[in-house]
Amino acid sequence: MIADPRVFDDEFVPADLLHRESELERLLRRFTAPDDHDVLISGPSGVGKTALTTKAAAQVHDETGVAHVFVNALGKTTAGILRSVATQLPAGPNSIARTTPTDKARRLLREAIDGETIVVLDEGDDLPETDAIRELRSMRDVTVVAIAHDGTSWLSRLDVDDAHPLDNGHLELGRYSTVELADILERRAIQGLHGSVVSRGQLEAIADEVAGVAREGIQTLFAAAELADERAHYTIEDDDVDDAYERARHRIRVANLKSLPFHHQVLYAIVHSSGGELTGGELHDQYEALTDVYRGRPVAPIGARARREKFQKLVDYDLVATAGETKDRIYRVIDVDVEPVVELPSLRFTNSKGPRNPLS
DNA sequence: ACTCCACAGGAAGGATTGGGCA
DNA sequence: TGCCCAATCCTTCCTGTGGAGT
Repeated sequence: MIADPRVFDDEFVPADLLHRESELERLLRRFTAPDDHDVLISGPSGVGKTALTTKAAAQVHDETGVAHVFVNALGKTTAGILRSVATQLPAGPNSIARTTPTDKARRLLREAIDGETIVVLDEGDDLPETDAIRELRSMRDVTVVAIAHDGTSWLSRLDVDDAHPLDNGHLELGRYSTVELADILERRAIQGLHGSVVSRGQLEAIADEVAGVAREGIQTLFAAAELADERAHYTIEDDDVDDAYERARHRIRVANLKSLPFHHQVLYAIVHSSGGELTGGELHDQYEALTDVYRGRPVAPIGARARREKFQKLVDYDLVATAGETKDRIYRVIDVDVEPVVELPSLRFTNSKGPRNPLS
């Protein structure tokens, strides 16, 4: 049933962006305007912010030769962003040390810029708390494209000199309507599935259920096709669609968990192994009893304050939810079927070859 | 109503890491 | 080789919040 699974990848950018034509045109006009080029693209998750920017940057490159660089700004400092941009440029260094002073990172970046360059700062919600926007905007030949969720709040946190031009170039993407997203899914089905195996009604049902979030809709369609295959259905049936939502969400969470560093993995494993729910106090007690997990690791256990910080990331990644305030707060795993990457010693199991090293 | 306690999260600063340079 | 310096990560300290006990 699945002809080309790449069509359902998050990174896949279709030849034409359905229902984003006017936004694409606006973006292209902005990039080729005589003066201000900088842009803020805002909107909820999964509405095509990154795809739109990728498409526009590629098109400008094809037509005018303007270079473009994509940086995931999530969690990066000013210096980290400058380093990341510089190392991605063809004329830039292969790597820049983490401890390189900002001044030098700035100089290396300036030297690496060879003509007009579009710098896209994806996952840029925290950018106003850094100087990255100002630094990049001060550089000749650089066009800044920041991608964030809440544009109004983002602009209000930015320095007024930078906020004004970005406000002028603010492009706000709303969620797709059910019909629009169903159109997009229909296009993906034609490209990625064999024959007409899914009905328009099913596509609209998916679009409605995921509330216009394209990423989730596309993953759900893919999961429905997989389920239909597994169940030896000739076409996608309604029960395949019904069961696909959870598989799609599960898959997104598994990918999120895998992308996180070791401390986060340990914390997730603790909440997961506790039956999926525990208080802050229990969390810290269990963490402190688990020093074995860090044996042979280059990283050492962290303090309670740092643990709280790590936990916020688990929440951001839709892996853990919190309920209640201060001492009543409960940490809960959202999907207990998302298995921890790290096995805790207490969960170590024995097979015929003896105990398995949980961290190997 | 008041005090105590436990926890979350902000701010400041220390320890570590690693490149630059004499 | 050893010192200096800057970035980063983490800890310590502190304040605010809210429930429990008196």
